[in-house]
Amino acid sequence: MAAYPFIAIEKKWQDYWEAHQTFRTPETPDPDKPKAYILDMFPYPSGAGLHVGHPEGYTATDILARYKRMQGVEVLHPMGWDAFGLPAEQYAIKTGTHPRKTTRRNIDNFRRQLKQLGFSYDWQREINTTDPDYYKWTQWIFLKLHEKGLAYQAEIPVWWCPALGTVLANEEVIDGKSERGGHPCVRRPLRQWMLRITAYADRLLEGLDDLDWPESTKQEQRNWIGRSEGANIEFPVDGLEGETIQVYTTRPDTIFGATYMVLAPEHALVSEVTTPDQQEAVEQYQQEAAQKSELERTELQKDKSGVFTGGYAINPATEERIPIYVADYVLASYGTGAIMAVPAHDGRDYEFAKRYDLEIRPVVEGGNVRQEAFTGEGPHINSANDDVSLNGLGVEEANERIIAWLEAHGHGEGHVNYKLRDWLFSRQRYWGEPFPVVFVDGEAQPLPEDALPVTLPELDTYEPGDSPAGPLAEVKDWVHTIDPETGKPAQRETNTMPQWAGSCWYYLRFIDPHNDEQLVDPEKEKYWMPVDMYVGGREHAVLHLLYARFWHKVLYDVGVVSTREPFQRLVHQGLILGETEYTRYLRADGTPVSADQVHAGIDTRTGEPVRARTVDPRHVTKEGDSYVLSDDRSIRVDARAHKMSKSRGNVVNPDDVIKTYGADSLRLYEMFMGPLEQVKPWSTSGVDGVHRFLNRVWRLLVDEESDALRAAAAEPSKEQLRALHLLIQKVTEDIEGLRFNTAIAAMMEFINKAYKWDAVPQAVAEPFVLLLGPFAPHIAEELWQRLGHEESLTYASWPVFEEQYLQHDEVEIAVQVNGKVRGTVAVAPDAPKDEVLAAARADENVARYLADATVQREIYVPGRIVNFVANGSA
RNA sequence: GCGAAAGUGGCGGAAUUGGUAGACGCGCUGGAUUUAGGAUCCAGUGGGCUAACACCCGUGGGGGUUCGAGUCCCCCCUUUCGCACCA
Repeated sequence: MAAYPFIAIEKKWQDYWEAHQTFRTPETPDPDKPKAYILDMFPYPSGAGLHVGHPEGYTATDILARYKRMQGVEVLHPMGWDAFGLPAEQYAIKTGTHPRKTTRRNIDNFRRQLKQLGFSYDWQREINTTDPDYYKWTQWIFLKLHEKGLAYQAEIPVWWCPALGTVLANEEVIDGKSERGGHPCVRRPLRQWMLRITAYADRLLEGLDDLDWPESTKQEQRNWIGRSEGANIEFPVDGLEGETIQVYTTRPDTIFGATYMVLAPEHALVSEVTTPDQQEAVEQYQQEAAQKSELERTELQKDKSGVFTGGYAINPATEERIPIYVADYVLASYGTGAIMAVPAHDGRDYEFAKRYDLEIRPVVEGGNVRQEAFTGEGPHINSANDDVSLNGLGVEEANERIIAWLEAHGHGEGHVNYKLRDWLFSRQRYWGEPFPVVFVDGEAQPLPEDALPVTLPELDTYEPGDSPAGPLAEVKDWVHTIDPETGKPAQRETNTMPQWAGSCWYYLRFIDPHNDEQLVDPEKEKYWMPVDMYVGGREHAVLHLLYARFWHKVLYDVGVVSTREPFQRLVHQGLILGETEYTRYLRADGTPVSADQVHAGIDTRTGEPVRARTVDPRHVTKEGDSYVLSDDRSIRVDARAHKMSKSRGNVVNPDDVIKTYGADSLRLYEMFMGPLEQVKPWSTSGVDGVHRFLNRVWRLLVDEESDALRAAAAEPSKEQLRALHLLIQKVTEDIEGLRFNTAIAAMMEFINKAYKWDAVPQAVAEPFVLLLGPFAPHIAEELWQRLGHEESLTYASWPVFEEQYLQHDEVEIAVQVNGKVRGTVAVAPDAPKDEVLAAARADENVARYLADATVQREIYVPGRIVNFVANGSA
């Protein structure tokens, strides 16, 4: 018997939904109805198409959206494309194809794939960040940012990537290489647009508290913002009148223990404080530091290096002369790029002081500074001058007192510092939003609103030049324009915005996608915002989610939005890995090597490289905690599921899965694999399993021979109603808790039970089909229709479970003797305690244990358990 | 190094407030059906010991609390994911 006709069914219902605009969200929703804005992170439409990771989150949100619709909730569930970005441009450089063309083709493919999966998006609201009608508003937001002084230009050292021909943001460069492509990057000062996200640091921090987000994601954002409280302190340079070194410290209370200072190699004052005889050594050190990559600097962190500058500073608290060093363990990018070193109470300073034999002076009691730095709390010692004393104070009081003293004497002030830095907002690319800015006499002028959108011109070549000006600089008749305000000749900004720009506010445009008067209608915004459920990958935990929150807060200040936060609830779907692979290792001569002797492709005993071979799972046996070859148990193999990648060849293509098993099976499997948020390996036989389940559902209700409906007109039995209502309760609660895997398991259990019935009454079949609907909508629609309904089940009422049907005549209760189960008894749920205990004692096996024992205690938890605590039992 | 999460059968994973560990699925075994294969249906499937009942052991390891612990507490091990000289 072949599978149920899923190909025909899925096509039929996708066409039906399209023709009937089933999932269209009304322009003006019913204000009295509850609403749910259920949003997926929109994808970048890559040339490779959808991978199986996409439908995971999308299926979860689709189940929610369909479930809510059936509960009479107004649902907004849209989809769009984050379509600006490098790959299309790089493809253009290679082939000369316009990125617009590539982008359109990729989007068409993505849309086709998503429609094939039966997701209930309102396609009328589809948006595309590369559409001028869309990016007009991205530009409009930039004007607002500029107006509020939040967009500015700065000449700063930035990461320039020669291979990509662009500047990248700090967060797009990892270990000195581009996040995408792994090309080497160098630091280089350039004029750039910056967004003053730091002005919102505190609000971005505080806003996190009330969000229903994963705690780890909130923590990541907090770490990224990196707020710390401390003080900026001025240390005069000895012998240089009026010159001071400013340091930032979170422990101003330890200033009496500051026995030396350290400047970052890039610090502006290095050359000034360096004495002639130290000049050569210092310059050499600076050069070495400049050549080290970020990676090398941190990798070698155990080995603190530095050079004495020959110069001295005055510690304002002790008025002692302290030496100034240059060392790369101080970062130019954090704080002021200079520190006061307190080796007695800071691990890094301690290490450095030990190496260069500098004074270690304890100022907090506790620990043993002969052995290690003491970073704990304790009363202060050795911390007094003629004016102020911290001695005897705890850390907090000492900080307060010393900051007051520093401020009173003009040596410094309390200061809040952030790790977060302003957002580098320009890219030297073509395929991005142009800035709505022109330069008149070299001055940046924002364009008036009616000049928007500033559209991209056509290019002759996409080749990035050697100059960081970007490809747009070559289009002379686009660059040279007239300032609409003054009528003067002007030049356009040739940089474009980064890919993050479009995704910072797309969730607002979905609310009112075709409005050409406003970014979003305020009435509609008030109705739909905030996003009630936002599902997307953990990789966006900081960047996208922080940038979007920043823009949202700016739009709040401008009055465009009514909520302080955009995404009330956030969930990350877990990564789907490839199928578990077993790997064995071989030496060059073909002799096997046990996996426990291999590390990073090297035989740890000989240092020889080994070859890796995949082994068929059938030839592997588990032994203890490890896996070995069945024919040679002395040879261990590695068992691991790897991230899907083209190079590994373990990528699963959703199109193939749909062809073999159908979209409903793919959706169901992705949800059945395990908890939504968990990382989990793909298994093709697992897809087989859920596919079999759908076949069973089909055959239960449709006769194989005649294709006729098999549901019976009979009245449902008590047992059938109980099974049904248990299922309704379970599925409802599990959807609410996003436990889709256990909801599916419960439906499978129900179907297994139903196979033992003579017939399935219509009154049981119908609610079941409705419960299945959000998970496997195509087969559910088909069955719903065959059950005699003319309309789609999309807006049918979600079944409600009734307590009365859940009652059981008898409950089975475990009977323990001294905590071990020795039998079970069946009793009425409301049976009195005495009766239950008597029944329990009567159980043959229980009686055997109690025969020679004295019962000291009887425990009865109604409906659950009986436990006899006895001594002297056999 | 710091922080977070997680360790349960051959595998993916279930187990309300502590109350019959292993739901459901995969895989495997046996049976039915079938010309055969496949598909389907039924039964079984943590380990040990059994003819069977029973019994013993079992949720990474060790201790503890409790009538009762996968679940709570303490110590340790492993894995994954963040962050990583942040002064």
